[in-house]
Amino acid sequence: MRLDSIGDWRRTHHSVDVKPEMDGEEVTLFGWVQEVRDLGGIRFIILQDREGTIQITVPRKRIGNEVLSKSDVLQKRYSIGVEGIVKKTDMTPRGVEVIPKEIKIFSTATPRLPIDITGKTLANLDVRLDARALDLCQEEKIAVFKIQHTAVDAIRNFLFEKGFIEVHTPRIIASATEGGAALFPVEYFERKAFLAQSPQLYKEELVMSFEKVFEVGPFFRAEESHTGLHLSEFVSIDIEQAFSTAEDVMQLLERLIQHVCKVVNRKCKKELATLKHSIEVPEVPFKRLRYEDVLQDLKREGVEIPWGEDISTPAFRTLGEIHPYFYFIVDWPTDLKAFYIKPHDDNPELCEGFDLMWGWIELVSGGTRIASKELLTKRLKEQDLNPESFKSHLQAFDYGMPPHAGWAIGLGRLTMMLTGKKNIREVTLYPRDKFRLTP
RNA sequence: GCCCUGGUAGUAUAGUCCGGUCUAGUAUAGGCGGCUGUCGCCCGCCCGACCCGGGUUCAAGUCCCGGCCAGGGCGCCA
Repeated sequence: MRLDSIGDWRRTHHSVDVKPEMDGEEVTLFGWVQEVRDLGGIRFIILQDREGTIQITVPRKRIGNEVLSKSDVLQKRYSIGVEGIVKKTDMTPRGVEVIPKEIKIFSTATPRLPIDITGKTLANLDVRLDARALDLCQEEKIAVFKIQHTAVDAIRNFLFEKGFIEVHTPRIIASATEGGAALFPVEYFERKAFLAQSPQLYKEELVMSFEKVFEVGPFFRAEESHTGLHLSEFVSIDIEQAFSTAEDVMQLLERLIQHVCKVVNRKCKKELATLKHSIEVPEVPFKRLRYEDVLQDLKREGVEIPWGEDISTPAFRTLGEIHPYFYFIVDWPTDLKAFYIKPHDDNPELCEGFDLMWGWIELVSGGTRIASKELLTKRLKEQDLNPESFKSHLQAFDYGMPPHAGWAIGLGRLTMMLTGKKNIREVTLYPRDKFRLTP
């Protein structure tokens, strides 16, 4: 087939911007054929772009031969351009259609697509991920990532407003001994290096200069996880703030979550409708449950967890039934949290770490950090880590480390909350797990 | 990594328990033809599949063993 070049054609409108009151106007539209419904004497072509769809109507007897023969060959997913006249009509749901004067075909598509893009026969996640580029063309998938985009935009704006500076810490790191999570090794010239699992140590060091920093970026964990919440590569939104405590950054966090819910509700009405999902804007402050309270709540539900033990996934599910929306868990046993979380001054058994839960899912974890080199070294040893491996990080504590606190949001999990998706793979463009490395 | 469940046309499924008219059914997609107001268009015809390897049996999509893959759950996740 002879393909057309774009030439001097430029888009005048997206599909959704063509309105009935434009009756008689000429428009140039670009997009993809979503569906062709041919009734014999009249043919309907549904043109899709990233904003939505519009009907191109081809009445056989009242249209030029060239347009007709172009429209004869159109199939699903062909990339096309249409120059035509807007017509107000009460025969389409949107009250408008376009009668083409000229059609350009930019590229064709395979006739038998690997997934049904009209949504009549829903393909399984695995099949869809194998054909992700095509899968993402569907309105529902676009809606998920538009919501994610809106959320990240809202978060950035909120943090900028509060005086945070956006930073970029290394993805390639030298030491494999930062803690428990398994790291991916990489070849680094003649040396062995690793992909970063978190910006934790760097962002702490950066509060000494920038005071309030945040970072949005991918991190890597080589865990054996096989769940709907974990990926080997995930996007984390990290903040760290000088001269603050856990309570300060918790207040920041709950307002941020509320803000994101409001903004997404306001800006993504169409996308939420597409996903048949609604977001309830939470009241602040969020509930603050102590670890102790959580054990009591669980005990009442018949789930016994001895003090000092971590809360298992099934226990979190039970907890999520009692507290279905947002809540903090605070006052964790010090030994259950990372070495850099500050123990309470008056009761070192408990620490100033917190988790922000959404039902049974941990959305955010954070806390007051240890600012004393001496205490940090002690905590490293208590967690069977070698202070020698943290030498360059510990050195920063000789230069005036302020009291500080911070947290990290899992962007995927936040997007699950905002879109109602049950598997983190659904809200990740190209998910990576132990079994999937392509596409 | 462990446990459970599953793997049938491009996609989604029925059939497997209890082996034999399964020459494998249906929907959707795709091909051809028809149709002037569809919007999950409709109508007719056509195309297309039992994950791989081994075993049991007269006979295996169906039962057994191994492998691979997927989904769910658990664990892991400073």
